[in-house]
Amino acid sequence: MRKSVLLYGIVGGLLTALLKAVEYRYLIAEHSVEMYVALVAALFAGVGIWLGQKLTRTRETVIVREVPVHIEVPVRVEVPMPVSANFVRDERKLESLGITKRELEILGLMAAGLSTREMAERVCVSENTVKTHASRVFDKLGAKRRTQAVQLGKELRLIP
Amino acid sequence: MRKSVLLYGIVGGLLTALLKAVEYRYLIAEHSVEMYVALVAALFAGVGIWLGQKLTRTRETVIVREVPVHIEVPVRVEVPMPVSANFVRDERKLESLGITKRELEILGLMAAGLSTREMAERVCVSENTVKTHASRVFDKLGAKRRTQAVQLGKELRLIP
DNA sequence: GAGCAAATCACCCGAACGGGTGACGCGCAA
DNA sequence: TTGCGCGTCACCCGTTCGGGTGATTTGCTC
Repeated sequence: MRKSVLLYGIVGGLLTALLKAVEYRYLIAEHSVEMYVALVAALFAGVGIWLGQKLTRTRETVIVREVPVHIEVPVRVEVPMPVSANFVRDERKLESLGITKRELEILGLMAAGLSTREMAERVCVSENTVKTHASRVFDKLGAKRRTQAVQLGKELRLIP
Repeated sequence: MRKSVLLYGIVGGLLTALLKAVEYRYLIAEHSVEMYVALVAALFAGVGIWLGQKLTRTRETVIVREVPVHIEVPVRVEVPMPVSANFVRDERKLESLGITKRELEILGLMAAGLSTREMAERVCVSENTVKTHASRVFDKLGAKRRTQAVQLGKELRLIP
Protein backbone atom coordinates (compact mmCIF):
# COMPACT_ATOMS: atom_id res chain seq x y z
CA MET A 1 0.00 0.00 0.00
CA ARG A 2 2.55 2.51 1.12
CA LYS A 3 4.91 1.08 -1.43
CA SER A 4 2.33 1.53 -4.14
CA VAL A 5 1.91 5.19 -3.26
CA LEU A 6 5.65 5.67 -3.28
CA LEU A 7 5.93 3.94 -6.62
CA TYR A 8 3.13 6.08 -7.89
CA GLY A 9 4.97 9.20 -6.84
CA ILE A 10 8.13 8.07 -8.57
CA VAL A 11 6.29 7.23 -11.75
CA GLY A 12 4.52 10.57 -11.64
CA GLY A 13 7.81 12.36 -11.21
CA LEU A 14 9.39 10.52 -14.08
CA LEU A 15 6.46 11.26 -16.31
CA THR A 16 6.57 14.91 -15.40
CA ALA A 17 10.25 15.04 -16.17
CA LEU A 18 9.67 13.30 -19.47
CA LEU A 19 6.94 15.70 -20.40
CA LYS A 20 9.14 18.56 -19.40
CA ALA A 21 11.85 17.31 -21.69
CA VAL A 22 9.46 16.89 -24.54
CA GLU A 23 7.77 20.20 -23.90
CA TYR A 24 10.45 22.45 -25.28
CA ARG A 25 10.93 20.42 -28.36
CA TYR A 26 7.55 20.00 -29.84
CA LEU A 27 4.57 20.99 -27.88
CA ILE A 28 5.19 24.54 -26.99
CA ALA A 29 6.78 25.20 -30.30
CA GLU A 30 4.20 23.67 -32.53
CA HIS A 31 1.08 22.81 -30.59
CA SER A 32 -1.22 24.40 -28.14
CA VAL A 33 -1.08 24.08 -24.39
CA GLU A 34 -4.31 22.12 -24.44
CA MET A 35 -2.54 19.33 -26.23
CA TYR A 36 0.06 19.20 -23.52
CA VAL A 37 -2.52 19.22 -20.77
CA ALA A 38 -4.52 16.50 -22.44
CA LEU A 39 -1.45 14.33 -22.68
CA VAL A 40 -0.68 14.83 -19.02
CA ALA A 41 -4.27 14.13 -18.10
CA ALA A 42 -4.36 10.93 -20.09
CA LEU A 43 -1.11 9.70 -18.66
CA PHE A 44 -2.03 10.40 -15.10
CA ALA A 45 -5.49 9.01 -15.58
CA GLY A 46 -3.93 5.79 -16.84
CA VAL A 47 -1.54 5.60 -13.94
CA GLY A 48 -4.40 6.40 -11.62
CA ILE A 49 -6.47 3.56 -12.97
CA TRP A 50 -3.54 1.24 -12.61
CA LEU A 51 -3.00 2.39 -9.06
CA GLY A 52 -6.65 2.04 -8.26
CA GLN A 53 -6.61 -1.52 -9.47
CA LYS A 54 -3.46 -2.21 -7.54
CA LEU A 55 -5.04 -0.91 -4.38
CA THR A 56 -8.08 -3.08 -4.74
CA ARG A 57 -6.36 -6.05 -6.27
CA THR A 58 -7.39 -8.19 -3.34
CA ARG A 59 -10.89 -8.63 -4.66
CA GLU A 60 -10.73 -11.67 -6.82
CA THR A 61 -12.57 -11.28 -10.03
CA VAL A 62 -14.54 -14.37 -10.70
CA ILE A 63 -14.64 -15.38 -14.28
CA VAL A 64 -17.18 -18.00 -15.05
CA ARG A 65 -17.50 -19.90 -18.23
CA GLU A 66 -20.84 -21.57 -18.17
CA VAL A 67 -20.65 -24.53 -20.46
CA PRO A 68 -23.33 -27.04 -19.62
CA VAL A 69 -22.23 -30.10 -21.51
CA HIS A 70 -23.98 -33.43 -21.55
CA ILE A 71 -21.53 -36.22 -21.97
CA GLU A 72 -22.26 -39.88 -22.15
CA VAL A 73 -19.37 -41.72 -20.60
CA PRO A 74 -19.56 -45.38 -21.61
CA VAL A 75 -16.88 -46.93 -19.45
CA ARG A 76 -15.26 -45.09 -16.61
CA VAL A 77 -13.51 -41.84 -16.07
CA GLU A 78 -10.01 -41.83 -14.74
CA VAL A 79 -9.82 -38.19 -13.84
CA PRO A 80 -13.34 -36.81 -13.48
CA MET A 81 -12.61 -33.18 -12.76
CA PRO A 82 -9.72 -30.92 -12.12
CA VAL A 83 -11.65 -29.33 -9.34
CA SER A 84 -9.64 -26.15 -9.27
CA ALA A 85 -10.57 -25.39 -12.84
CA ASN A 86 -14.24 -24.85 -12.28
CA PHE A 87 -14.37 -23.61 -8.74
CA VAL A 88 -16.53 -20.63 -7.97
CA ARG A 89 -16.31 -19.17 -4.53
CA ASP A 90 -19.63 -18.50 -2.90
CA GLU A 91 -19.05 -14.88 -1.97
CA ARG A 92 -22.50 -14.48 -0.51
CA LYS A 93 -22.02 -17.31 1.93
CA LEU A 94 -18.65 -15.88 2.74
CA GLU A 95 -20.25 -12.56 3.51
CA SER A 96 -23.17 -13.97 5.43
CA LEU A 97 -20.79 -15.90 7.63
CA GLY A 98 -18.67 -12.80 8.11
CA ILE A 99 -15.47 -14.55 7.11
CA THR A 100 -12.75 -12.08 6.26
CA LYS A 101 -10.18 -12.29 3.53
CA ARG A 102 -7.40 -13.20 5.87
CA GLU A 103 -9.44 -15.84 7.59
CA LEU A 104 -10.31 -17.37 4.25
CA GLU A 105 -6.65 -17.41 3.34
CA ILE A 106 -5.84 -19.29 6.51
CA LEU A 107 -8.65 -21.71 5.81
CA GLY A 108 -7.22 -22.35 2.38
CA LEU A 109 -3.76 -23.04 3.75
CA MET A 110 -5.35 -25.26 6.35
CA ALA A 111 -7.03 -27.25 3.60
CA ALA A 112 -3.66 -27.59 1.92
CA GLY A 113 -2.50 -29.45 4.99
CA LEU A 114 -0.17 -26.85 6.43
CA SER A 115 0.53 -26.64 10.13
CA THR A 116 0.13 -23.49 12.16
CA ARG A 117 3.83 -22.78 11.92
CA GLU A 118 3.95 -23.33 8.18
CA MET A 119 0.95 -21.07 7.68
CA ALA A 120 2.60 -18.40 9.79
CA GLU A 121 5.72 -18.56 7.65
CA ARG A 122 3.73 -18.55 4.45
CA VAL A 123 1.77 -15.40 5.23
CA CYS A 124 4.59 -13.82 7.25
CA VAL A 125 2.81 -13.41 10.56
CA SER A 126 3.26 -14.97 13.97
CA GLU A 127 1.82 -18.32 14.92
CA ASN A 128 -0.42 -16.60 17.40
CA THR A 129 -1.99 -14.58 14.64
CA VAL A 130 -2.63 -17.67 12.58
CA LYS A 131 -4.21 -19.31 15.58
CA THR A 132 -6.44 -16.30 16.10
CA HIS A 133 -7.61 -16.34 12.50
CA ALA A 134 -8.16 -20.08 12.69
CA SER A 135 -10.20 -19.76 15.86
CA ARG A 136 -12.42 -17.13 14.24
CA VAL A 137 -12.95 -19.38 11.24
CA PHE A 138 -13.88 -22.23 13.55
CA ASP A 139 -16.40 -20.03 15.32
CA LYS A 140 -17.94 -18.77 12.10
CA LEU A 141 -18.11 -22.22 10.55
CA GLY A 142 -19.14 -23.94 13.75
CA ALA A 143 -16.21 -26.31 13.46
CA LYS A 144 -14.40 -28.01 16.30
CA ARG A 145 -11.39 -29.23 14.38
CA ARG A 146 -9.24 -28.29 11.43
CA THR A 147 -10.43 -31.22 9.38
CA GLN A 148 -14.02 -30.30 10.07
CA ALA A 149 -13.41 -26.70 9.12
CA VAL A 150 -11.86 -27.82 5.86
CA GLN A 151 -14.74 -30.17 5.16
CA LEU A 152 -17.28 -27.44 5.85
CA GLY A 153 -15.31 -24.96 3.79
CA LYS A 154 -15.39 -27.27 0.82
CA GLU A 155 -19.02 -28.08 1.33
CA LEU A 156 -19.97 -24.42 1.48
CA ARG A 157 -17.85 -23.68 -1.59
CA LEU A 158 -15.56 -21.33 0.24
CA ILE A 159 -12.44 -23.20 -0.84
CA PRO A 160 -11.76 -25.50 -3.82
CA MET B 1 -18.68 -0.85 -16.64
CA ARG B 2 -19.75 0.97 -19.76
CA LYS B 3 -21.61 3.42 -17.60
CA SER B 4 -18.51 4.03 -15.56
CA VAL B 5 -16.49 4.84 -18.64
CA LEU B 6 -19.18 7.19 -19.87
CA LEU B 7 -19.36 8.86 -16.50
CA TYR B 8 -15.62 9.13 -16.52
CA GLY B 9 -15.69 10.86 -19.85
CA ILE B 10 -18.30 13.30 -18.67
CA VAL B 11 -16.38 14.07 -15.51
CA GLY B 12 -13.23 14.52 -17.53
CA GLY B 13 -14.96 16.89 -19.88
CA LEU B 14 -16.41 18.90 -17.03
CA LEU B 15 -13.04 19.11 -15.35
CA THR B 16 -11.43 20.23 -18.55
CA ALA B 17 -14.07 22.88 -19.02
CA LEU B 18 -13.65 23.98 -15.43
CA LEU B 19 -9.93 24.22 -15.82
CA LYS B 20 -10.38 26.09 -19.05
CA ALA B 21 -12.60 28.57 -17.32
CA VAL B 22 -10.18 29.03 -14.51
CA GLU B 23 -7.22 29.18 -16.80
CA TYR B 24 -7.73 32.68 -18.08
CA ARG B 25 -8.46 34.09 -14.71
CA TYR B 26 -5.59 33.05 -12.59
CA LEU B 27 -3.20 30.50 -13.90
CA ILE B 28 -1.97 31.93 -17.12
CA ALA B 29 -2.04 35.39 -15.72
CA GLU B 30 -0.25 34.79 -12.50
CA HIS B 31 1.25 31.31 -12.44
CA SER B 32 3.33 29.12 -14.64
CA VAL B 33 2.05 26.46 -16.97
CA GLU B 34 3.58 23.80 -14.79
CA MET B 35 1.15 24.66 -12.04
CA TYR B 36 -1.71 24.18 -14.38
CA VAL B 37 -0.39 20.87 -15.63
CA ALA B 38 0.20 19.65 -12.11
CA LEU B 39 -3.37 20.47 -11.18
CA VAL B 40 -4.67 18.62 -14.19
CA ALA B 41 -2.42 15.69 -13.43
CA ALA B 42 -3.56 15.50 -9.83
CA LEU B 43 -7.21 15.74 -10.74
CA PHE B 44 -7.05 13.11 -13.41
CA ALA B 45 -4.95 10.86 -11.25
CA GLY B 46 -7.59 11.08 -8.56
CA VAL B 47 -10.37 10.35 -10.99
CA GLY B 48 -8.29 7.54 -12.42
CA ILE B 49 -7.89 5.95 -9.02
CA TRP B 50 -11.57 6.21 -8.41
CA LEU B 51 -12.34 4.72 -11.80
CA GLY B 52 -9.82 1.94 -11.26
CA GLN B 53 -11.50 1.01 -8.03
CA LYS B 54 -14.90 1.15 -9.65
CA LEU B 55 -13.79 -1.10 -12.45
CA THR B 56 -12.26 -3.70 -10.21
CA ARG B 57 -15.21 -3.75 -7.89
CA THR B 58 -16.87 -6.37 -10.02
CA ARG B 59 -19.52 -7.63 -7.75
CA GLU B 60 -19.36 -11.34 -7.40
CA THR B 61 -21.18 -13.08 -10.19
CA VAL B 62 -21.96 -16.40 -8.64
CA ILE B 63 -23.02 -18.82 -11.27
CA VAL B 64 -23.56 -22.39 -10.30
CA ARG B 65 -22.40 -24.68 -13.02
CA GLU B 66 -24.03 -28.00 -13.57
CA VAL B 67 -21.79 -30.63 -14.97
CA PRO B 68 -23.78 -33.76 -15.63
CA VAL B 69 -21.46 -36.71 -15.82
CA HIS B 70 -22.51 -40.29 -16.14
CA ILE B 71 -20.20 -42.76 -14.57
CA GLU B 72 -20.34 -46.34 -13.46
CA VAL B 73 -19.84 -46.11 -9.74
CA PRO B 74 -18.54 -49.25 -8.08
CA VAL B 75 -20.76 -50.43 -5.26
CA ARG B 76 -18.01 -51.22 -2.84
CA VAL B 77 -18.13 -48.09 -0.79
CA GLU B 78 -18.21 -48.87 2.90
CA VAL B 79 -17.22 -45.47 4.17
CA PRO B 80 -20.33 -43.40 4.75
CA MET B 81 -19.53 -40.21 2.94
CA PRO B 82 -21.34 -37.58 0.97
CA VAL B 83 -20.22 -39.19 -2.24
CA SER B 84 -19.98 -36.55 -4.89
CA ALA B 85 -21.59 -38.84 -7.46
CA ASN B 86 -18.68 -38.69 -9.86
CA PHE B 87 -15.91 -40.07 -7.73
CA VAL B 88 -13.93 -43.10 -8.72
CA ARG B 89 -11.44 -44.46 -6.28
CA ASP B 90 -7.98 -45.10 -7.60
CA GLU B 91 -7.65 -48.70 -6.48
CA ARG B 92 -4.24 -49.10 -8.03
CA LYS B 93 -2.78 -46.23 -6.10
CA LEU B 94 -4.44 -47.60 -3.03
CA GLU B 95 -2.74 -50.91 -3.61
CA SER B 96 0.63 -49.49 -4.49
CA LEU B 97 0.61 -47.50 -1.26
CA GLY B 98 -0.45 -50.56 0.68
CA ILE B 99 -3.34 -48.82 2.33
CA THR B 100 -5.81 -51.28 3.79
CA LYS B 101 -9.59 -51.05 3.78
CA ARG B 102 -9.74 -50.15 7.42
CA GLU B 103 -7.12 -47.47 7.06
CA LEU B 104 -8.97 -46.01 4.14
CA GLU B 105 -12.14 -45.95 6.17
CA ILE B 106 -10.39 -44.01 8.90
CA LEU B 107 -9.00 -41.63 6.31
CA GLY B 108 -12.50 -41.05 4.99
CA LEU B 109 -13.86 -40.31 8.43
CA MET B 110 -10.91 -38.04 9.00
CA ALA B 111 -11.78 -36.13 5.84
CA ALA B 112 -15.33 -35.81 7.14
CA GLY B 113 -13.91 -33.86 10.04
CA LEU B 114 -14.41 -36.39 12.81
CA SER B 115 -12.19 -36.50 15.86
CA THR B 116 -10.37 -39.62 17.01
CA ARG B 117 -13.06 -40.30 19.58
CA GLU B 118 -15.89 -39.84 17.09
CA MET B 119 -14.18 -42.13 14.62
CA ALA B 120 -13.71 -44.73 17.33
CA GLU B 121 -17.40 -44.60 18.17
CA ARG B 122 -18.40 -44.73 14.54
CA VAL B 123 -16.46 -47.88 13.72
CA CYS B 124 -16.86 -49.35 17.20
CA VAL B 125 -13.22 -49.68 18.16
CA SER B 126 -11.05 -48.03 20.75
CA GLU B 127 -9.43 -44.66 20.26
CA ASN B 128 -6.04 -46.32 20.35
CA THR B 129 -6.95 -48.45 17.38
CA VAL B 130 -8.08 -45.45 15.42
CA LYS B 131 -4.84 -43.73 16.27
CA THR B 132 -2.89 -46.74 15.07
CA HIS B 133 -4.73 -46.80 11.75
CA ALA B 134 -4.27 -43.08 11.41
CA SER B 135 -0.55 -43.35 12.07
CA ARG B 136 -0.21 -46.05 9.43
CA VAL B 137 -2.07 -43.89 6.93
CA PHE B 138 0.23 -41.00 7.74
CA ASP B 139 3.24 -43.17 7.16
CA LYS B 140 1.96 -44.52 3.88
CA LEU B 141 0.92 -41.13 2.60
CA GLY B 142 3.91 -39.34 3.99
CA ALA B 143 1.68 -36.95 5.87
CA LYS B 144 2.50 -35.15 9.07
CA ARG B 145 -0.98 -33.95 9.94
CA ARG B 146 -4.60 -34.96 9.55
CA THR B 147 -5.31 -32.08 7.20
CA GLN B 148 -2.33 -33.00 5.07
CA ALA B 149 -3.42 -36.62 4.94
CA VAL B 150 -6.87 -35.55 3.83
CA GLN B 151 -5.43 -33.25 1.20
CA LEU B 152 -3.16 -35.98 -0.13
CA GLY B 153 -5.98 -38.49 -0.04
CA LYS B 154 -8.13 -36.24 -2.17
CA GLU B 155 -5.27 -35.48 -4.49
CA LEU B 156 -4.50 -39.13 -5.01
CA ARG B 157 -8.19 -39.87 -5.49
CA LEU B 158 -8.39 -42.19 -2.55
CA ILE B 159 -11.32 -40.31 -1.05
CA PRO B 160 -13.94 -38.03 -2.64
C1' DG C 1 -12.60 13.00 16.46
C1' DA C 2 -15.26 9.00 18.07
C1' DG C 3 -16.48 4.51 16.73
C1' DC C 4 -15.84 0.25 14.48
C1' DA C 5 -13.95 -3.76 11.97
C1' DA C 6 -9.89 -6.06 10.74
C1' DA C 7 -5.39 -7.61 11.50
C1' DT C 8 -1.79 -8.32 14.49
C1' DC C 9 0.52 -10.43 18.65
C1' DA C 10 0.79 -12.31 23.39
C1' DC C 11 -0.07 -15.56 27.28
C1' DC C 12 -2.18 -19.49 29.46
C1' DC C 13 -4.16 -24.11 29.89
C1' DG C 14 -6.50 -28.33 28.91
C1' DA C 15 -7.45 -31.40 25.23
C1' DA C 16 -6.17 -33.64 21.16
C1' DC C 17 -2.82 -35.30 18.18
C1' DG C 18 1.56 -37.98 16.41
C1' DG C 19 5.15 -41.03 17.14
C1' DG C 20 7.10 -44.88 19.12
C1' DT C 21 6.95 -49.33 21.11
C1' DG C 22 4.97 -53.58 22.42
C1' DA C 23 1.52 -57.06 22.50
C1' DC C 24 -2.41 -60.40 21.17
C1' DG C 25 -5.59 -63.01 18.12
C1' DC C 26 -7.05 -64.44 13.61
C1' DG C 27 -6.97 -66.10 8.92
C1' DC C 28 -4.23 -67.47 5.10
C1' DA C 29 -0.60 -69.29 2.46
C1' DA C 30 3.96 -71.31 2.04
C1' DT D 1 3.04 -75.21 11.54
C1' DT D 2 5.18 -71.42 10.89
C1' DG D 3 5.42 -67.06 9.21
C1' DC D 4 2.95 -62.96 7.69
C1' DG D 5 -0.53 -59.40 7.12
C1' DC D 6 -4.22 -57.34 9.32
C1' DG D 7 -6.89 -55.61 12.96
C1' DT D 8 -7.04 -54.77 17.65
C1' DC D 9 -5.53 -52.50 22.08
C1' DA D 10 -2.36 -50.30 25.49
C1' DC D 11 1.05 -46.95 27.41
C1' DC D 12 4.13 -43.02 27.26
C1' DC D 13 5.84 -38.60 25.85
C1' DG D 14 6.33 -34.42 23.44
C1' DT D 15 4.05 -31.40 20.32
C1' DT D 16 0.23 -29.23 18.41
C1' DC D 17 -4.28 -27.61 18.60
C1' DG D 18 -8.37 -25.13 20.40
C1' DG D 19 -10.39 -21.79 23.57
C1' DG D 20 -10.25 -17.84 26.27
C1' DT D 21 -8.80 -13.23 27.23
C1' DG D 22 -6.62 -9.01 26.39
C1' DA D 23 -3.90 -5.58 23.89
C1' DT D 24 -2.34 -2.57 19.93
C1' DT D 25 -2.42 -0.63 15.37
C1' DT D 26 -4.60 0.65 11.13
C1' DG D 27 -8.02 2.09 8.00
C1' DC D 28 -12.61 3.28 7.17
C1' DT D 29 -16.99 5.46 8.42
C1' DC D 30 -20.12 8.50 10.58
